[in-house]
Amino acid sequence: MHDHSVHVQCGDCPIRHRAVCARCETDELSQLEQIKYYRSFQAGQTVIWSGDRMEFVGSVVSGIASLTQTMEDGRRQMVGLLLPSDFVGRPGRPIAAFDVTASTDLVMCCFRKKPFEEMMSATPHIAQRLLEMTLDELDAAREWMLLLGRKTAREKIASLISIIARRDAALHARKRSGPLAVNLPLTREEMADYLGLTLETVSRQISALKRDGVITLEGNRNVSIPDLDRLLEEAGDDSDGGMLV
Amino acid sequence: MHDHSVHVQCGDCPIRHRAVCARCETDELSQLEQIKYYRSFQAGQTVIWSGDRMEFVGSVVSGIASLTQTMEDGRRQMVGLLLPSDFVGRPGRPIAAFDVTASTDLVMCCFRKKPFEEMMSATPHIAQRLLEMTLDELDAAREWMLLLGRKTAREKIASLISIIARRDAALHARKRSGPLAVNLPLTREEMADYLGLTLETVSRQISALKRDGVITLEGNRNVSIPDLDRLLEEAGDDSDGGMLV
DNA sequence: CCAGTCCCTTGATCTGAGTCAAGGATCAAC
DNA sequence: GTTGATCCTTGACTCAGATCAAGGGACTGG
Repeated sequence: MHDHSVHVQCGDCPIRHRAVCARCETDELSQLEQIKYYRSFQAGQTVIWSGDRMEFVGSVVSGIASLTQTMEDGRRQMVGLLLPSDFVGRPGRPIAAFDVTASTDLVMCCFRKKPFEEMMSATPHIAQRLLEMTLDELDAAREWMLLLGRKTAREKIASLISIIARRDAALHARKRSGPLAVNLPLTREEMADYLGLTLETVSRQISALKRDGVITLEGNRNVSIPDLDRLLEEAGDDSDGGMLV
Repeated sequence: MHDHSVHVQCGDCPIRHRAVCARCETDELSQLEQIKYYRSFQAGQTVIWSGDRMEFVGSVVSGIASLTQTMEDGRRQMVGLLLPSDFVGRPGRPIAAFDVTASTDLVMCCFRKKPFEEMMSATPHIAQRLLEMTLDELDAAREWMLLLGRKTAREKIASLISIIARRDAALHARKRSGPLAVNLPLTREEMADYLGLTLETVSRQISALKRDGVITLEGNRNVSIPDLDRLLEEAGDDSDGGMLV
């Protein structure tokens, strides 16, 4: 089996880039091409409500979406943060299990569920690529569980900043020189929902990290990280910073 | 695509039962048969250490295994609870990301990784079945994240008991009559690691649920549930009790 | 029978994060 | 410029769950 994760620079839709490989039949590309379509959402808009019928699967092209779960009394927990190239939806299940919300303005590349599923059973590479992506998400969810269950508020904040910095770097293949600059794409409340905290605690802990020189703030959303190792230490992660070998 | 989750009653190995379907070629069965082998572990024994080379993938035949993550200072979080028929290991990655420990005496059905991966790329149904199982695990992980991030200690305990009761029922296809009896297969400390609590808090909350008549205890490990709806209410779950439509 | 080990329970106290409350900064609309 | 909305910060106080500590079964091996 050759490497299916090779990116195909043939447009702006991550499904094509990531789920289908240039070295497999190009038919797959044109077939996917035929059934795809785009949807745009404004920041704050809901993409799907939990319990709704799921008519499509798709992936994030630009912007950020969040997967959240809400209890009857309003307590909310984010359970997925979807950045560009992340996949949304579950082939095989008709009903959405979580709310999907646009955290920023969002563009998604969608496929109607039925034809996508048909394609999936016809072309094994799609299932294999999807399996790989799902296993990555599961690993991320498990790191997240350690964070939620065992980390202190300060460690949670440091972890979130380093997670965003890492995904940012992976996305932009950024040069590592000088203090890392990261834009936090979430409000304090969304961060709180991500971390299992209240927004007040998030605010306090960000202030504390700033006071202690671990980070610098320009405005509310732009963080610079003078010393990444220091931040990772504060996050309580193993030294590899979650980079799996 | 026909339903691959049909169980084939042809032995005691869940991979054969669940990853391969009777209506697909029987060749798959015999091929898997050739490369499988069994491993047994005593309660408390470690199956794999995080960071170790993974030589195999496999599934739990009997007993319970747990996936855990430990921080340098010893804080521990369980991130997976593996009951019979659950899959362990990740095709495509050579290094284990989490500790796997036998919580009870354990038998696993294993496949050496290399031949399993070869089979997987040759027979698409395996990847498709594995994708289905992984998506289920991801959903479970996301429910678990809500528990860790937002539930109170009492809700966590009630949730754990109802999760075990549900999986128990699914496994034994038990008749639902009279008060449900469930055996807790975990020590108080393991429950604490599952729930992101301390063992003292686990003990106190179990006592409280007992005092309030939500559960009855015989010994430390045997719980009966006189009223399942009451328990689910205490768990703070939506009324469906996590049963996805 | 006793000693040692696990595993569990319960009490007393402490503390990190939640809650409640007030106010500041930024931005858009009028 | 004023009004209102949204988002963020900070302070004072509270409380759920952690920590520290003691002791109670149940089982094993001598």
